[in-house]
Amino acid sequence: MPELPEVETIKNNLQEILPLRIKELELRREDILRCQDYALKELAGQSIEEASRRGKYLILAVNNGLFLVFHLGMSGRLYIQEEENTILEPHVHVIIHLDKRLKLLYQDARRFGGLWLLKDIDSFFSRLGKEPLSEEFCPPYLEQVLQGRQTAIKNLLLNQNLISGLGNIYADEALFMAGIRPDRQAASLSVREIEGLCCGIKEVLTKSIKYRGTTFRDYRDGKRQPGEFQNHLQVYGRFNQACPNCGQPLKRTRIGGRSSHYCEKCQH
DNA sequence: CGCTAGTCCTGTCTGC
DNA sequence: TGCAGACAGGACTAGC
Repeated sequence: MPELPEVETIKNNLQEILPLRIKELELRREDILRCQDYALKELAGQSIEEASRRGKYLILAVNNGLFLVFHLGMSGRLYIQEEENTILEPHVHVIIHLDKRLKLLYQDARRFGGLWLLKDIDSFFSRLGKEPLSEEFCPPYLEQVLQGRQTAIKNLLLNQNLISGLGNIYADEALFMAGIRPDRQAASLSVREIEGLCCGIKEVLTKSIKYRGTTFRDYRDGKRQPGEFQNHLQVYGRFNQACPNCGQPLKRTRIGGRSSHYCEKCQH
């Protein structure tokens, strides 16, 4: 499940080899296109100049002002392959044929993800919350976000319109690092706890990027390599295993329809 | 407006 | 061995 660190890793992989010229965008499934502001033909002969990321979205900027925006959903993969490699895996929905004998493939079994062909990305991203690794994401911002909210803190961390890029894995990890139970009422957090949570969010994301993301099953980076942060997770997916802090078996519960992992003793 | 539950989707796992 | 059902969840939407 590609969250911020996974998309950041893919972005870094692609940025290394840009610019690349587009020969043709081959759309193998129409319904993977979520929005189309321009014709596919307009991409032919143009150059992908820059890869960037906003929240969990990966953005490819084309030299004539067009954008390709991918969201990988649950099972999406975006990776580079050599053009002469003709082995076609199942669920490859988009193939972007490039120069330098390369192609960029979008593969997504569950199809929760998609591709947006946009001319204006500012309005597209205007609803997204602040980037958790930016300077403007700070305790006062988090405090403002939590103010008056009755829902569980975990639900707010997953709301992309408030904080962009956190998913189920890193929300659980950040709450563990901050010593806060995922079902705590958001508005009940003290200033000190908010500071700890802000710090925990930044720390877990930074560390995961360093390990090139978390591969539970589906995730692969832009070179089709799995990440390594799954070996450093403290609570996510570790139900009934020992808490790395106190040794007590970790708990699992459901919050907002999502599985949530925490330590009863270390989180309050 | 805030929040919950349902929806989309398919590979993988569990139980009979 | 095979099949049915549960489960995973990001983002959106309907409804209370």
